[in-house]
Amino acid sequence: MAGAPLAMDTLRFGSVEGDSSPKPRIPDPSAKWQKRWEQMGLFRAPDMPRAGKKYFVMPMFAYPSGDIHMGHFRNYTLTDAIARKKKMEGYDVLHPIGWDAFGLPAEQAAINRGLHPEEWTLSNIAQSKATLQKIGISFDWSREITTCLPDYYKWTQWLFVQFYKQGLAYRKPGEVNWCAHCNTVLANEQAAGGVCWRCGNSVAKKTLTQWYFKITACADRLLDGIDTLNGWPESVKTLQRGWIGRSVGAQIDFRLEDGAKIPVFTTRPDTIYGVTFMAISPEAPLVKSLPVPAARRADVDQFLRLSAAQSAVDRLAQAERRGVDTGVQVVNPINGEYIPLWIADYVLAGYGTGCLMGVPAHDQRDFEFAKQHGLPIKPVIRVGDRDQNPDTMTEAVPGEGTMINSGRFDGLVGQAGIDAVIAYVEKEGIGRAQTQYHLMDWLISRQRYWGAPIPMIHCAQCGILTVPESDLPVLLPKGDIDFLPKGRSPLADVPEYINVTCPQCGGKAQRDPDTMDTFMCSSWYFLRYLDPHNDREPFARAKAQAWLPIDYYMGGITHATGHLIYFRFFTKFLKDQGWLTVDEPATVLFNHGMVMDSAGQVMSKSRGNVVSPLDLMQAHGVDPVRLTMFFASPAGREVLWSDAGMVGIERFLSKVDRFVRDARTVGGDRRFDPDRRFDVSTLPDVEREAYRKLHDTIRRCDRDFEIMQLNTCIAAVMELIAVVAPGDQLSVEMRLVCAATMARLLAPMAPHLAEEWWEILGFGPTIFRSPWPTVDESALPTDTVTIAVQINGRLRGQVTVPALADQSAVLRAVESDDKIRPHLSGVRLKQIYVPGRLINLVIRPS
RNA sequence: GCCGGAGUGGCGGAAUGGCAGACGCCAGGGACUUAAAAUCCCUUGUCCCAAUUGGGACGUGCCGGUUCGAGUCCGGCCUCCGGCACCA
Repeated sequence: MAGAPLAMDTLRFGSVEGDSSPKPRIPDPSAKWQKRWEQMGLFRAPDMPRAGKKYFVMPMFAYPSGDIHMGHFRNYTLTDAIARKKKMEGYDVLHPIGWDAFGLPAEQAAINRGLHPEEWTLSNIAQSKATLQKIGISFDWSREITTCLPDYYKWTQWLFVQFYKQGLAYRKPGEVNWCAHCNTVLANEQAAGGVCWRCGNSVAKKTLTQWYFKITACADRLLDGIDTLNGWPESVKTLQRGWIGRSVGAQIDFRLEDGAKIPVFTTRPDTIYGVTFMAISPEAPLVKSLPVPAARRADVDQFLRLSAAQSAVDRLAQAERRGVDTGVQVVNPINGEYIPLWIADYVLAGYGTGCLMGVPAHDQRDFEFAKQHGLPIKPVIRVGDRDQNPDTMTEAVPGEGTMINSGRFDGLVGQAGIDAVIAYVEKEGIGRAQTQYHLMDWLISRQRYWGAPIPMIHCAQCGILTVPESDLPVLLPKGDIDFLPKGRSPLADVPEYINVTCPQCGGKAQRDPDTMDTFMCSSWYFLRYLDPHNDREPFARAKAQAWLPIDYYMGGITHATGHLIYFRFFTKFLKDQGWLTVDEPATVLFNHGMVMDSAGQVMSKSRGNVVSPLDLMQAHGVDPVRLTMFFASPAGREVLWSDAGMVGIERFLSKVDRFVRDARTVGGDRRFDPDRRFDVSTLPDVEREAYRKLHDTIRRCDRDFEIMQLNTCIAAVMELIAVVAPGDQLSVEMRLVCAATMARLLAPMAPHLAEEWWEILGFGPTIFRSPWPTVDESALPTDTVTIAVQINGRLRGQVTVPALADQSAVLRAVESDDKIRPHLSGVRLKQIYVPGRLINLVIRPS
């Protein structure tokens, strides 16, 4: 497919004017070192790490839809830098990678190009893997996993069975997105805006019986657990809280005249005396069985037809609150009042019970509906002095207040009123406290070929059975399969796959024809990394206990409410089953920013602004590209990629390169301690400044890694090289120590060049087994400091004083400074002294 | 509409409430060179005065506030990006 166009690459070298030096500014030793690392197994993590010395850092794995792009490049070089630094700090580092290899695009490629999805996927993986290896990412490739291969999806299926056995996987009829033109089910994101992503036709709802995971059973734990995730960004936690959407309230049973119950969910039981109508969703199942009087039948049916034809977007966009009176009366159980039952399209079928009690006085939507359809408004909560006259009020009055017009409950305030009503309905048996969630059970079946088969068997005699664990994996059939979507799984039309013998009665039975959502595969991949070749169990408990939790999980924020909830859910489930000892999978989550083009546009093939990491590395060398990416912006923010940024980095690296080689040259073959401490009090001025700068740089790099601000980390080393180069003023020993330290500070980010420098300086076999430099605290304090002098908060000059000078000494220096003295006339009201930094004199001019 | 994040020179971006613009790019000037490339050095927020060395005013999206001192904290807006979107 997209092989590297070698002939073209030559043109990228040198100047545009036809200069003929086809070389990067600095030689690229990446191939040499990648080979050595491989030979010495440098990045192979131990099976069991030393206690207290483990570090599990993990980027989100890749969907292999093509080759590695700049976004991947950034993601993986970031975890690479962390992994390498931790290794130098002496940790047992686990830095794994894998492939999220099932999914729709492979099937689409199969249809378009006549390739088998597996062929397409595996060839993409091979290409991407080669690119990652060229970038020199320190992955432990012996742990590589591919979710579409049987040795992985066997355990995805096994997990399905475990969920099923615990009653957490179940089947029910549900609505799915359906495109009648393409004759297929669509994923939610493929039906964005209610329109099919391929043909543009509007998407309809279709009811199919599907497999669901009961993630709602974990809703409270998933929500409350968020509070323990101190290392996660607030933004992700906020998104997850909203997604889970817990509402506390009550379910209250209204009744039809014939006695049939119509339960509603409300967060405001204290407004129940203000109910003036009941509204039910056009899609609520109950609608079909309502005893609609003959006179209303035609109107009701017409409204239902109208609603069914309308897309969700249109419905949301419309200004009116549409509805139809069913003619059915409902009894309010708290006071026996009769109220009309309406069908209203602002009521969601999927939330609560699909009906609600209409309280126009205290809910804006109900208010608008009542106004539009001439329904009465009855205030039952007094909130401050808000207008509550039904004839004049222009909006609902929400919020807490005092109950009025509410019989025995009058006078109760806020939560007390809510509690009292709930207690009453529970006592009377007409309702109960209830908590409702926005989160819904997770629909995991897909009518697709390219996924892990659902390991279930349908037998006419025995019902639904799990495939015996000894028969796993249920392999995807390979032969001649028609992938064209027909609205049901392609597997349903493969007789040799679908027909099986019932494991219980031995009679004829059918496999489940569906495959699983790929989020199933990605919910547990971090566990398989720990024990990737285990063929007896998904992973060994002891290994999980030793390695978990993930210390650093890096990925884009796009997965905040999908993957990142599912993998927390799996973790909780597996803990309950005794497989894990942790409650949460990852202590730190970091969201890196996206990579855009220099104009701030997303890179995409259709825009034609895609930059290839391979081309860049070919033209400039691997490490310059890595460093340019780091230098462009802090890791958490988006990067505006521009080749122009390469120049500065290449100059910088050449400078370091020259410094190291010169140091070696003047040093002959002298051996030296790269962490040698110098006594600053005995050093000549130039040397002392260099030594201080060196250790100040180490301090800054530590801090910058802590907050993943590698741009300032690189800037710090740039400042250092500016101070120490060319070096002739420094002793040979100092030059060597500076060179060795710089190599190590840059090693996590520019690993190949750093290795080369380390070798030139006479060390080996690898810089990554040498200790990360530590700060010599005695080097940092300086003899004199420059104090900024402010008068009335405005900068008026600077004085240089001994570092240990007290306030009065600083003041004397200020008063004797010719430039500052003119500003000092007046009455001194106040002085603020920040030791070592600044003095501010507050003066009223005389 | 609600919830996040961001807004600083020509550009990417620095700055525990304490000298705004580190570091780099671009631009301009100079050195080296027959010349160019490469390399090195200097200048580089805006405006005003001095017209040399200096000095001053303004300046971190806008308006207020707290503080001796605010890019940073507080209140109220504006714009951009992302997410959720009738959740009873």
